[in-house]
Amino acid sequence: MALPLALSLQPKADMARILITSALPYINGVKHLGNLAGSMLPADVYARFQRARGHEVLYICATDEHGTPAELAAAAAGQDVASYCDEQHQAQHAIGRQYGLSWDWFGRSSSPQNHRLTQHFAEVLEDRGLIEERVDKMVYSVDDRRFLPDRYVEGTCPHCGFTPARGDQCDNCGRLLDPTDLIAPYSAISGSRNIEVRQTRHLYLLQTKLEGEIRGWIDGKADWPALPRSIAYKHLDEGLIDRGITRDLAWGVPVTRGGLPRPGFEDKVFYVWFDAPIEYIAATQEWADNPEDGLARDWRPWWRTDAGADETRYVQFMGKDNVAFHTVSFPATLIGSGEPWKMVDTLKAFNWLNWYGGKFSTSQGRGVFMDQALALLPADYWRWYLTANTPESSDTAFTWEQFQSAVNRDLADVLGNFVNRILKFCENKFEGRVPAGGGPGDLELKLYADISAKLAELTEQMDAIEVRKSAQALRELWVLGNQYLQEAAPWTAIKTDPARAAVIVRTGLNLVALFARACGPILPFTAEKIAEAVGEAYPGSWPSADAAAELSRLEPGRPVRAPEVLFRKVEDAQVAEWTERFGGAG
RNA sequence: CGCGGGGUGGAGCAGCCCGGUAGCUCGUCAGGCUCAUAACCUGAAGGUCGCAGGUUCAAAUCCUGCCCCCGCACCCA
Repeated sequence: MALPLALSLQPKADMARILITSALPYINGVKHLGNLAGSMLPADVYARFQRARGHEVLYICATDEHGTPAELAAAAAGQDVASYCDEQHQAQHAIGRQYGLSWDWFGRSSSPQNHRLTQHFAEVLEDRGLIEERVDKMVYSVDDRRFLPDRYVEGTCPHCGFTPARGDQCDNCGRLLDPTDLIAPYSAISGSRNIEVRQTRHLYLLQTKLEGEIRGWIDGKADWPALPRSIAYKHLDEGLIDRGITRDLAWGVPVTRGGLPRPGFEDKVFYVWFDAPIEYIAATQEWADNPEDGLARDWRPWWRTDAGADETRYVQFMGKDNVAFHTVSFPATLIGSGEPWKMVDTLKAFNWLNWYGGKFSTSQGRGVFMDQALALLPADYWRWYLTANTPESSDTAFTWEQFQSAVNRDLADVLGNFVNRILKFCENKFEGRVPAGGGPGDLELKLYADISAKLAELTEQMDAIEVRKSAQALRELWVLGNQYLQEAAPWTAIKTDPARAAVIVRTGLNLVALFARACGPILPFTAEKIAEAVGEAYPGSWPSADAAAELSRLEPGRPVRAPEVLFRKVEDAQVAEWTERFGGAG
């Protein structure tokens, strides 16, 4: 069929391919709410939004499985590392799904794909003269039979006498240390004092040679937010250093040369921070290698600019601790390879979600972890609070009081009650069917204008990944519904002007249907319940800013039904109990 | 003088880049409505925008200095 020229010339104008990655959660245990708020959740909201708009979206995440903590945790659990990681990966995958995280693929940095790709990058980088072997001195624990990262060496601080001071820094006086500075050092793993300094050979990535190219690339990102740009420039201005990209560990990606074990590196693996970001690509390969629907999948259009990825928009989500690795280290790997890899276009970084002003702490029992939170309340309660209070411009403190307020006022009173009141009214006065008759009056025309403006604002904020402002705009959209009902007062009209009441109720039901679509990215479970209540499909498409059209979709006669209470309020007694249980103020 | 982020009514935030009546949510007070999850709607009180200088007709917004809080400083992730 022949298309009009104007159309055929711009078939892709409103359809884009968007690659989204969230920083990889470490394998070691279920994550706390801060991890969810700082990358996985906002990435999910954005992915759902762009899918609803009709874009082709691939949301990739994975567990970051290598490193010393994984080996130690496995040993502590009496398991071999591989099966420990199997279990932890399954647990994190399951809990993420329960929060509605819509990963297209949740991979593993221990996958064969990542092994191959990590080795590939190292070999290519070495071919291009960007890797060399150097000899390091590191602390070795004879009894633990392993090299110890600096922080796993403890002892007495030579400056202030504090014990235990860690080998990298003294927690008491704050001074930076070298493990060899410590008085009476011992292994933090076993407590053994039988430790010594040994020489060990490692591969170094010569980032110093790539500094100019990386800076040039960052210079082109003038549209990035301040946080990632300033962190990137900080590292560039201070001068990049060559990074060791291997470690003396057993669990990880083996070091190869020419596809064979590299001589002298048989007991070494790549450093987690070298292989973890590569897993973004490898996880996409995992996705392509495991087509659930039987259709062929190709990872290349997402990652290779010689295969269409130059038309892909790549958006990364992460906490601020990750920014340097995403603006400097990983780009060094990609640029250094000389191969046509897709680089990040938009980088969204978050500050910390704190717990009453302090940090989340597993050891001190402060803070709520993802599995515990879900045992208290459904996922959407948490998704709402964490979205509306995202640590976007600065660190943000979680408090139960604020959480209670956000849930009760925003979700229960404003959204939940609106859905309930109009549907109950429809059930009572119109037999639970979308009423027919009448036409829009002045109030409806005003509503159309208000809703159109608010939808435009919401769309703009969502598109700009302004998380807090998106939540705020969404809430304001709900408020417009309550204001409209208050003014229109169908409970009065029903007594004097049934046709008028029909228009109001029909409009109110259309608002409900609209809210279902608009809240889908942030509140997916609620969106489904609301859509079902008014007989709409889920997930719905993202609404246009044409409110007159969007509020005229439900055909008269369609049956609707009030859902069960959408949001139960958080009681004061619960707040008291949870504060006690999870450690509150102080 | 390490780097970065922040300091706005009782609480949490927006506004600052591109100077010109200080905005939003919660809380408080008053009124309205009664369909609804004791919900909803309207209005009011409350801030000399960390401090001190400077530029300007005009500064929360630009410049200088200082104070306070948080994170980072290539350790581990």
